[in-house]
Amino acid sequence: MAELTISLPDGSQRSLPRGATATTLAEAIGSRLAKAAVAAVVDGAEVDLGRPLPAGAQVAIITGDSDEGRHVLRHSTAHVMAQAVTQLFPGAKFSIGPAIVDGFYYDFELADGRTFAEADLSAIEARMRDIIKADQPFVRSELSPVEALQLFADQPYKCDIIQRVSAGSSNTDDPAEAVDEVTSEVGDGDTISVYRNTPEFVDLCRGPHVPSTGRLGHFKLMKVAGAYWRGNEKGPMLQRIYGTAWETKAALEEHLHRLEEAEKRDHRKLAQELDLLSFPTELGGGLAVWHPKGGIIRKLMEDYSRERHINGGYQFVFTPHLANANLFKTSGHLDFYKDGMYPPMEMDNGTYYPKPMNCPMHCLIFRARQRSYRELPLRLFELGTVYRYERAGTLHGLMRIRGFTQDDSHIYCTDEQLQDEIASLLDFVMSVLRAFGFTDFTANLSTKDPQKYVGSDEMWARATDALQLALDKYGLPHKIKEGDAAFYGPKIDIDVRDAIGRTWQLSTIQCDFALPERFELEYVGDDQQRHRPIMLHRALFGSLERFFGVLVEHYAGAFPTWMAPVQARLLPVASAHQDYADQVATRLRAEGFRVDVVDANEQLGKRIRAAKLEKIPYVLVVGDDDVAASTLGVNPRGGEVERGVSLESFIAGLRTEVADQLAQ
RNA sequence: GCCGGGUUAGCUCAGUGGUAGAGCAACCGCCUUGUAAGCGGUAGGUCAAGGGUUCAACCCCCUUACCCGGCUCCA
Repeated sequence: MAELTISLPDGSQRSLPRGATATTLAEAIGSRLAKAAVAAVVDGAEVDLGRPLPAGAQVAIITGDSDEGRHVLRHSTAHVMAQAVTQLFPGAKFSIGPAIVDGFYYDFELADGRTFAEADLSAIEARMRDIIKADQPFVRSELSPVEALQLFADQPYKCDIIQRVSAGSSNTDDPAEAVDEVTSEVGDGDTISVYRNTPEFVDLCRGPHVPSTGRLGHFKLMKVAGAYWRGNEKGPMLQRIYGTAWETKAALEEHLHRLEEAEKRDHRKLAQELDLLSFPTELGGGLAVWHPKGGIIRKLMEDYSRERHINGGYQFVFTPHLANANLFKTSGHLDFYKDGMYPPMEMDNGTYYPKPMNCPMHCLIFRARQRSYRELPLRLFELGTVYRYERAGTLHGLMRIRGFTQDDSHIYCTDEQLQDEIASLLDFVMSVLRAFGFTDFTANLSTKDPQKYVGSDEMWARATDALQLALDKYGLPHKIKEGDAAFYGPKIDIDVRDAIGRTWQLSTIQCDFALPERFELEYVGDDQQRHRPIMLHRALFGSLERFFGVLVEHYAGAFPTWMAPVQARLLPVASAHQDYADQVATRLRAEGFRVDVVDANEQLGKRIRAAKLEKIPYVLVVGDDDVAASTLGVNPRGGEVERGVSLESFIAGLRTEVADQLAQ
C-alpha cells in the first residue's frame, strides 16, 4: 500500500497510508491524543484535522489544552452560537465571531432592531447544547469571492467582509488592524473559505475548526453588549454576546472561579466594605471622596512618595487647579487635548480651564527666572490634582475617573544628561513600585509616529536610544510599539502584574521636545550660550486614585501592615481588662502604630469576626492571664493564634515587619 | 457619546397598580465573654429626581442624574 512519511515535532518520522489525515496520525500515536486533538499544524499552518496530509510534511497535533487548541475550541463554539442565534432569532444577521482571551464573542444584528436581553442567553445556550449533541460536522469548502457573495447574499456584513478581503489589503484605506480583523475571519487571497455545519448554516471562516460540534461543550455565555460594526463609532451598533469555552469541565470551572475571585477583589466593592472611599451621586460622575480609612492609606502613600522624592533630588512645587486659557494655548492643550478638558469658565476678562495636566505650570516655574546649566537636571515634583473630561460611559471606579492626583514630575535636563537621567529614573521608578508589593514588571517603548511628530529626527533617535538603553541596562523585558509615541516624544510605559496575574499600566516616562519649544524654555550653558532643555514627564503611581485602586485589588483589601488603616485591634476579653487594653493601646500608639480598642460590650467571637472582616493585620486579645503577665494573645491575619506574647516582643516584631516591608 | 441592564433602610437584597419587608449594621437594655456571628428591644425609607397615564404609581410611560457590563475613546 502506498505510504507517505511525515515528521513530528520531536524530529521523529512516521509512515502513514496515502490520504491519511491528522486524525489518522493522532490515532496512530495514541487514543488519548486522538481524543484531545482539535486541529493540526502542517508545515507551519493551522489546518483541520480532517485535511489530507501532504507527503514529507511537518505535522504537529494541536490539543485542546494548549493556547492554540483553546483558540480553536472557542472559535468553533462561536460558530455554534451563531447557528443557535440564527435558529432562535429568524432574520438575524451575523458579522464577526472571533476567539478572544479566555473566550469568544459573536456580533449580530437582529431583525427589526431587536436586542438581546440577558434572559435570552439561557435559551441560546440550550440550543447550542442541542447543536453540540447533534454532533454536526464542520465541513470546509473554498469558494471564489463571487460564489461567496452569492452564498451570503442575505448577510450584508458577511458580504462586506468578502468584498474587503477580495479587494485585498493593498488598496484599502483602512488601518492595518481592521484588515487583520477580517482576514482572521476568512483567510486571505483569492479564495474564501467557509465552514458548513448544516444545510442551513454556513459561516465564513479561515479555520481551522474541530471536526464536529460534538467535540465542544464546556462553555458558558457570559454577557451581552453593544458593539460597533468594525469598531466604528459612526457605524451601526451590533449586539454582541460574549462567551467562554474550555477544553474540560474542570478548566471551565476553574475559569469561572477565577472570575469570582477577581470580583471579590473589585476595588469598588472593597472600598465600600472597608469604608475606604465612595462616589456619592450628589458629587457627580467620576469623582470620589476619601473616607478616613482610605484617607490614611493615601496619606501613607503620599508620605512615602514625598520621602523618596526628597531623597531622589526632587524639588517640591505647588500649582493651582485652574489656569487661564492662554496657558493652554501656549502649551498646545487647547489644540491637541481640548476634548479631554473640562469646559471653560468665563470670568472677568478671561477664560479659565481646570487643568488636565500639570506640565504647563511647571514650565512656568522653570521660566520664572533665567536658568543655568548648573541647576540641571531640575526635577520639579508635585502631587498635582487634575481634571479630565472622560466620556460618561468610560468611567470605572477609581480606574477611570474625572478628578485625580498625579505624582507628577517634570525634569528639565540637557541633551548630555538625558541618558543618565533616564537610567536613574528607571531605577527610581522600579524601586518605588517594589515597595508597594509589585515584583513582576514589563515595559513598552513607544517610538515615533512618522506621520505626526515634532522635533528633529536626530533628537528622536537620541531619546529613543536613551530609553532603550535604560531598559536594557535595567534588564526590564519590553516590547517596542512602533509609531505609538505621542507627537512630542518617545516614552516608556511600565506594566505591573498583580497578585492574580492581571497587568496594569502604571508608570510612564515620556520625553518631550515640544513643550520646551512652545514655552521657549532656555538655560545658559557653560559656553555662555542659551540652550533649550529637554523635558521629561514622569509619573510613578500615575494617578494616586488609580494606583490605590490597583493596590486594593492586588492585596484584596488586606493591606500590608505598613499601610493598613488599623494595624492592630485590642479586644479586652471582659470589661475588667479594659484598662489594661487601653494601656497597651497607648503604648503601641506611642511607638507610632495605628491601634484601636473595642470594648467588651459584644462577645469576643463577634468582635474577632468583625476585625477579621476588616482585614486588620493583628487582633490582640487580652484577658486575666495577660493582665497578670503583661502579655497579649496575638491573632495575626492569615496566621496562628499565639497566647502569652510579651508586649515588648510584639512591638519589636511589628517594628521589624514594617521596616522590612518598606526596605526595598 | 453609543448599546443593554440597573437604582427600594447605612449595607446586601425581597416585594405588589391600592403609599413597603428581611438579614446585617446602628442605637438602647441584658449578658462580661479567651480567638470568626449571645439574647431582647428601638429607630431607620418622598421606593434616585422630575414629569405623564390612572380614581389610585414604588410598580406602566417619558426625561434627567448616577451605577453596572460592553463598544468607542484614553494626544
